[in-house]
Amino acid sequence: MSKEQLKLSNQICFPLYSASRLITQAYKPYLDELGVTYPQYLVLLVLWEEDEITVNTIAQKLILKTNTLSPLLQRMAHQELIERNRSSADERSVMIKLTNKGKALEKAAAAIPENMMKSLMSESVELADVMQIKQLLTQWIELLKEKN
Amino acid sequence: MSKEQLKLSNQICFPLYSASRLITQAYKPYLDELGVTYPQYLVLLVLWEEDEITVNTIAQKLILKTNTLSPLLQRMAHQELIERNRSSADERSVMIKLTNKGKALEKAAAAIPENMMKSLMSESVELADVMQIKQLLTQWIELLKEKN
DNA sequence: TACATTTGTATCGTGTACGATATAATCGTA
DNA sequence: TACGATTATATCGTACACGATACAAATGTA
Repeated sequence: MSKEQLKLSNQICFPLYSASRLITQAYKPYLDELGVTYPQYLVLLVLWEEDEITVNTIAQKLILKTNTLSPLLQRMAHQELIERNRSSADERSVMIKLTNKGKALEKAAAAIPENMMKSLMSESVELADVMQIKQLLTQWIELLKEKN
Repeated sequence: MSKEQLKLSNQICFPLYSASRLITQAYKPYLDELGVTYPQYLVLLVLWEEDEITVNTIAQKLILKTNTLSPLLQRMAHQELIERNRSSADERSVMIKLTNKGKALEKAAAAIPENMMKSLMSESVELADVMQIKQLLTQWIELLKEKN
């Protein structure tokens, strides 16, 4: 019984872990053109929706720890995609703001979602499947977020 | 249109990326007891199914590059969970073999899958959902593996 | 208003991931 | 049988990811 459950093929986590890495790899050619990594792209997605937010807000939206974001944002600032400024209202907070260069990348990124969907689809994996995975995972994430 | 698609909530990759990390985190308390990390646990799952295999075979099963596995396996050898020996048949290959300590961990790990399933389930996420995600992701992984 | 507690970031250490590169062993083929 | 191509692994450099810790600013409260 438990012997059977220890088989790799019976683990739910493993497909999740592998699919996540493989899809990140699939993004790479597109993101290389923008000169950003996948986690950096996620930060840009957040900022394109809402600019001038704190490190903490980005961390919450991406479900990442701030100690992961701090060096990542430093690299992005170094690339002049964003600016980092202490908030005057609360000196502990650091406000993240897109530069013109960072804003301009949004146009260049416009085609990525559609291109990715095309290359992620096939006869065996249809749009409806993907939408369902997305919906279930989103519920699951809410559950997992509560647990820590 | 493309503006809408660039919203974080409309990305399929992001739930996958977050769920993967959150579930790895959920494993941590159990794996801490064994003294291994999540990728190291995956290597153990492979070796408990089939012992004495090459680095390359492990890499294929886990869909990882050998340059990721090399240092990981070195750390596991250092912990005396595995032994690394050049194959006599092909001096280029390195055979990975469980030590008695590595074999003994299987018993200690026996309860993990069931415990994890319990803590990953809820009213909003049922076993049937999880099985379906797993099945779809497995198909998807096959597709993604072909593409590189 | 002092002062312990909390909050927001950053730094450090460890462990993945992976592209690029190196190197030795093996294979293919002229 | 030489010798260029391929294969298996390792090393290096860069970038996450996170626990532990540090520290300054803000908050709560006696």
